[in-house]
Order: sequence, then structure tokens, then C-alpha cells
Amino acid sequence: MTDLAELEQFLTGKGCKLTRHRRVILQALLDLAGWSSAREIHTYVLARNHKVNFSTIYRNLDALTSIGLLCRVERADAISYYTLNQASGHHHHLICKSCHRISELEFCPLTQMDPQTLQNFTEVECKFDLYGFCRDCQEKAQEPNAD
Amino acid sequence: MTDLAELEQFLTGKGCKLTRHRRVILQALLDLAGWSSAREIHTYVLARNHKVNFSTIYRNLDALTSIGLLCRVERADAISYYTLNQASGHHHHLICKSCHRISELEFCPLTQMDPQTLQNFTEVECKFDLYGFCRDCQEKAQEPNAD
DNA sequence: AAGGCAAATGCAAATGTTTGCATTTATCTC
DNA sequence: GAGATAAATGCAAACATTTGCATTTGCCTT
Repeated sequence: MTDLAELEQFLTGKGCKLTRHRRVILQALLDLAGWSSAREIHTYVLARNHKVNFSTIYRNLDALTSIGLLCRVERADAISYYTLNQASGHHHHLICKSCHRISELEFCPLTQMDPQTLQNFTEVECKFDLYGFCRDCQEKAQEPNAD
Repeated sequence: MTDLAELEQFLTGKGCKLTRHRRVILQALLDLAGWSSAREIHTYVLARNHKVNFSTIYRNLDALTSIGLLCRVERADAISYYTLNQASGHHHHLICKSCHRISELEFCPLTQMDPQTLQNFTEVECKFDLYGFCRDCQEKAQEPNAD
């Protein structure tokens, strides 16, 4: 989904109301075109003269994530980042602990697990992410005067 | 490790100082014998007349976790719980979204992954936990007058 | 035992995020 | 289109947790 009308249709199809704020937030996510924090999105919509409360941003990012419109990732510094979900569906992430670059992982551990190991738990959600140092950050760390 | 002396030896072996507070916190973890939150541990040590600051609790739980003495799990309600690490080594968890019961998983996705999918990331840490409803909570949800 | 140094601590303030509650808004039904 | 209803919002306060900085403490060397 790459245009506003399509996103809005998906939203109403899920029984969500189409508010002015939601439209502005979705447009921000389209414009920012990548991973953004709640703060960045808030700053962006304020700069476009839309007065929106911070908690409204959070509540909407949450709502949009639970209907599958957004993808949420928590970086190593504990700040959450959001992006419009590409068609690829359920997936996980590999996140750099230094530059915070996020890349996708096709692999989902839940599909590899023997059902009996789940001990009859139902509606199982899989929280899985890998944190390491990407190639660029390893190289930087080896330079003589690197920080 | 099930007694204080053994824990203390492990601590100093890792180059950590053996402070009064650390001893008290370790004893609390031994006494509480299961999963406890920072708040619960703080309350427990205060009740035993040891005045310890909250941030000291957090800093120590963090330090003890990074040297492998404790195991930390974040519940679905975003509160972190800690317990003394049993000998079993690296593992992950299955956590009930309703009663917050925590059970162990032998399975670690990182060991199942093709190295090339890690895109040359180094020092890769695996954050993996499953959240669902345990058998007991499913049954309770089906009772006519359940909440 | 005395002195020095790094690690640990107390305190207060800040972090990102969530929540309770009164008010507003979008959408549905007539 | 008017009115009803549930969802969405603004605001302020709360949440668990972290951090900066000055002070204290444990431990190593002499």
C-alpha cells in the first residue's frame, strides 16, 4: 500500500474511524518513507500545522500496528520505530546496536517449532528480533581514531 | 547456584565488587525463589531494614543479568521480572498474557538460522519470547461468569 | 594500616510510553 | 439531515526504567 486512499480503505475495512488525525499520521508515514519514532512523527505533523496530542500519536501507532498496517520495532536504545507494512507479511528484524539500521529477516521461529513445545498455549504471539553490529559499524570500530 | 557464598564467589570472579547492597539483593532473590520485579525486590529488602535506592536495585539487576547470574523476562504488561539463573544456560520463554506465568523453552531460533541470513552482523543477541494464553486462562475465559 | 582509584551509590530529574477521565468526533440509524 | 452511540482525542498524571553528577565504598598497592 503506497497511497493514502488505499490505506484509508484498509482502515475503514477494519472498522476504524477515519479521523483527521489518522489521515495526517498516515500521510506522515508515507512522506517519511522509512522507520520513524513517535517523536519524529509528532514533530513532522506539528510542522505541517496539525495540532495533535502526543498520546494520540501513540494510540494511533498502536492501533495501526494491531490491524497490521504498521510494523513496529524496538531498537537497542529502547525507542520504538514504526513503518508502513510492506506486502511481505509477518516477519522479524535484525537491528544494529550502534547505527540502529533495521533489516528484515524472512525467518520466523514459531513456524519451526514443534507444537508440543508450546504447552497448549493459544493465540501465541512471537516476539523475535536479533541485535548485533552491522558490517559498517564493525569497520568503524576498527579504525584507529574511531570513537 | 543456590547459596549466597557461591553467588558471591561468582560475582567477584567476574570482577564485580562485593557490596552490602549486592549481598542483600542476592539474598532477596534466593529468598523470593522465583520471578520477582524490581519493585518486589525493593520492597523485600526495605522490609528487612536495608535502605537501598531504587536505581541501585535496577543497576544491580542489570549488572547481575549481564554477567549471567540472573535471567530477565519482560511480561506482556511491560514489567520486567528477574530470577536466579539455573544451570540450564541460554534459553527463552513462553509467557501467559493473562496470569503472566513464565515457562521455559529449550528452543533457540539463533541456532536454527542459516549464518548468511545474519548479513555479517557480529555479536548477535537473540531476543525471543512467545506470548499467549496458558491452558488455565483459556478455561477460565470459557466459564459463563468469567471476567 | 594508609592512600589511591575505579566501581558503586543516592538523589533528583529525565526518559519514552501508557492511562483515566471528561469532552469531542465520526459514523450509523432513523 | 437530526440524533444516538461508540470510538477517538486532549490533558494531566502516572508508569517502569534510565541517567548525570556528586559522594561514598570496596579493594588493590604500597
